[in-house]
Amino acid sequence: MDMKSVEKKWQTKWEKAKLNNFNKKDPDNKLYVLEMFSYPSGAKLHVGHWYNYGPTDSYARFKKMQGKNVFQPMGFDAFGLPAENFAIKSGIHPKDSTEKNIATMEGQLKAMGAMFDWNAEIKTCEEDYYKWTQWMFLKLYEKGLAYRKEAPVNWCPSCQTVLANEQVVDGACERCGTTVLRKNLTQWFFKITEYAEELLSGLDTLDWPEKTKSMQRNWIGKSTGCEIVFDCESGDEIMVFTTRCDTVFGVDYVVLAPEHPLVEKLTAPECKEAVDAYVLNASKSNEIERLSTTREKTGVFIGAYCTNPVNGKKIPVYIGDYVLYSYGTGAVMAVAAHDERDYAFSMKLGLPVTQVITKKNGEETVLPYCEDGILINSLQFDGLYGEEAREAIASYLTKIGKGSKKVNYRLRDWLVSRQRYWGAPIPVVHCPECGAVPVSEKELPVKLPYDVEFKPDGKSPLAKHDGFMHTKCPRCGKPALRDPDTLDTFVCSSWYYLRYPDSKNDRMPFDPEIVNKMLPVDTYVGGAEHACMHLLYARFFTKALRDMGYLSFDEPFRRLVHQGVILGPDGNRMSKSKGNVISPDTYVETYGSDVFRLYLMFGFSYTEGGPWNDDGIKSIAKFTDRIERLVQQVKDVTEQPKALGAAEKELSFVMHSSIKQITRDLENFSFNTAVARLMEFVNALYKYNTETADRGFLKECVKTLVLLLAPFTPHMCEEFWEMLGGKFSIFNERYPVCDESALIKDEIEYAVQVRAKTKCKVMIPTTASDEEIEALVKGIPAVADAIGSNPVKKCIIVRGRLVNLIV
RNA sequence: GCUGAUAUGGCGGAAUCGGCAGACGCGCAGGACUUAGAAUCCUGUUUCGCAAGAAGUAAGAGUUCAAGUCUCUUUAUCAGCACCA
Repeated sequence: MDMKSVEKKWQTKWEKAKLNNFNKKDPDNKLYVLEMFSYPSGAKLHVGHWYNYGPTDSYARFKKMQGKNVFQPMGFDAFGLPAENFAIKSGIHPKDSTEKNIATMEGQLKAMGAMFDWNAEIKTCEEDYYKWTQWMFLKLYEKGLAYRKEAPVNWCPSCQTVLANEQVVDGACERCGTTVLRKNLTQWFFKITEYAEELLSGLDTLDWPEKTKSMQRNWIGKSTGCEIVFDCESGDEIMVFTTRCDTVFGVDYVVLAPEHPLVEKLTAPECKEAVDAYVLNASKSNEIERLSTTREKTGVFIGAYCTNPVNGKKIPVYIGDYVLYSYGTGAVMAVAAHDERDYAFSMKLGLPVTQVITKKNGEETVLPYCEDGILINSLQFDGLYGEEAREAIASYLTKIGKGSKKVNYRLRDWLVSRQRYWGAPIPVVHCPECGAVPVSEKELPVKLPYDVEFKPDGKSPLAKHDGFMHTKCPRCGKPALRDPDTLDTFVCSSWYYLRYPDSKNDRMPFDPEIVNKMLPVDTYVGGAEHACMHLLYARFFTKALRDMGYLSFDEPFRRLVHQGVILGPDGNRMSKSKGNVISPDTYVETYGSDVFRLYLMFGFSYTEGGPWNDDGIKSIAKFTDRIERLVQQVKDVTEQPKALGAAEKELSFVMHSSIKQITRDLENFSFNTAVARLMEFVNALYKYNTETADRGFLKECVKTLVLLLAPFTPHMCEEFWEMLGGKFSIFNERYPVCDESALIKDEIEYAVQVRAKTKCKVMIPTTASDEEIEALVKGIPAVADAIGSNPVKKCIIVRGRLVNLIV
């Protein structure tokens, strides 16, 4: 079969018939299947795109054939750093390179033959999209969920921009790998922490991979504990956070983060020199050094004392850079006996260690002992254990007014400003009189100018564009300057799934009435690398928009599937430097897009991925050739099927059990086993296809095969369907349904075991009672031999599978 | 260190509930067709053993009539987080 012309033929027909377009008149029967949209950094689709989109499209086609009104849109996440970095290197404007890349990718996506509804296409870099991204910013601002503050931020000196915490990997920029520096800057933040608790608890309701949920839980990092006040001699109060208030009688000292505001105030004159030196040093050390757990604990005494509220003990105050200013209260109570870090600090500085917890069962307690235990040296709380002790001490602290229960989260607010050009401008004007003033909705979009000098020098490229910068204050009308920064591209992708169902709307980002019917996304498929970024941000947006009254649902993605990664043939991640990149184009050229996608489905466990293998794709081509020969053989058969004989019943059994399993496998994204079932069915057809075969019956079976295969190899099956005399389109046909009665057999093979060892296999009529089975089995010579003269104590029968005789 | 996942033939990978381990495919071996090859079709293929049989799902224990699957311990690999008090 000449796949190239067959593909072209059916793609044209599908487009003409508008077969892939969502039927807006029947939203109640909708199924929203979404793949993460493409980032047009390279011109061509790579294997990863195919692996995400091909199998998922097969799932979508399967659901369509089951009668669902499938909505499967596609678009482009078109803003972002790579296009801008490419522009700096090549001199080609990001808009031009992006548009060119998108055009190429659109062509390739269409050639793939996926049933994307191109009517709904969106490109985040176009005005009619980023206008609404800016609108989102304004709404969050109105709600108090966007704010500006000066804070220490992650600065990538190579990309010349700030980064969100989520974009820093091992202390380095996730894009370019350059070590990230700390910088104090005034930037825009989204208050994602406001939703920390709901982002955490909502995970329980989602049909998501456990791995991803646990990553988000980890990232949100809820910890339940207690805040405790330590009064200083100076009259100041040091507030600490602890999850182990049961150890409060064992506090040896208190440690402040070097950046803690009380440091300067509390430091005694005789310690000032040492403390200043330490603080300066700490501010210079970069994140990587400070993050290292193997690093020795350091710190200095600041010459001040405070009082332990539970026992009145006078305890010294230290500073140490192992205490993070950004978490909790920026101060900790150190209990060396029951915390590894404090213990290490005490050992280093030669400080005392006070034990207040002992092991439950009386075993020797080796310090530091950080598990739960029985309290000692804790006055009235002696003898209490673990959680019980924490409860008691927490309520005591509350009673004496020196503490209270407190929940902390590791999650930080999302920094969204970027000092870059290729993004949505932040719709804010800075007025000398009125301060930061949001642009009014009517003025949107704040257009991104084309003629911009985007050579990086640490300042936003837009800051150097006079025409863009100079404007009037929306409030007082006096001359003012625009915000020169652009929004993190993750802002664009946080709401795109809401735009698809109403992508042409020019009055609103989306019509809530439409979106509330179309959402949530039923099945979302994409890479696992977005677990703590896109997938978290999108959930935050959904919840925020819900609270503003635009949405009536809580979670954007009901079911999430991560495809695995296709590695190079050498088992490593594909990369140009390793020279192991597999280009889909040459394979698609040789075998066609259907065979290519079928191999991707068969050769790997979908969620695992694995190394590319050339032999595998050849075997798939062989398989589709086998099917084509069957179709050729039966296409001109006109006779009707006769009554079923034994051979027909056997084939019918294979066919219907295949239908059952393929249906289940597709539902579970278990494509490799679904294809294996198809192969078994084809093998059975070959076995049946002898001179004595009933041609009419065979033709019916081949038609069923083609219907079953259609979601996997759409172009090829349209062609087969036409050859077999079927009507256009095969995707308007119903997916075969299993006839349970065909699965009922007269006899089933049982394994016969004696003392759990399989002795032989025997056909047993389905109608046989347990007693009959036992008698029948005992009569088999091999079994009787194995039993010998021993009495049979018990006979276990597993229906349809085995009989086990216990002697 | 913490969290999560994974570990099955020469290879990719199967095995709803605990119920015949190795489906399906690759590779390999043998055969048919062919002047020959390619393609195709058929048969075999976990290991040891001529065989009967025995062993076998990272290692070790346990529960069970029965364990790849459940429980405990250990090891290795991958991913994410990592001084989060």
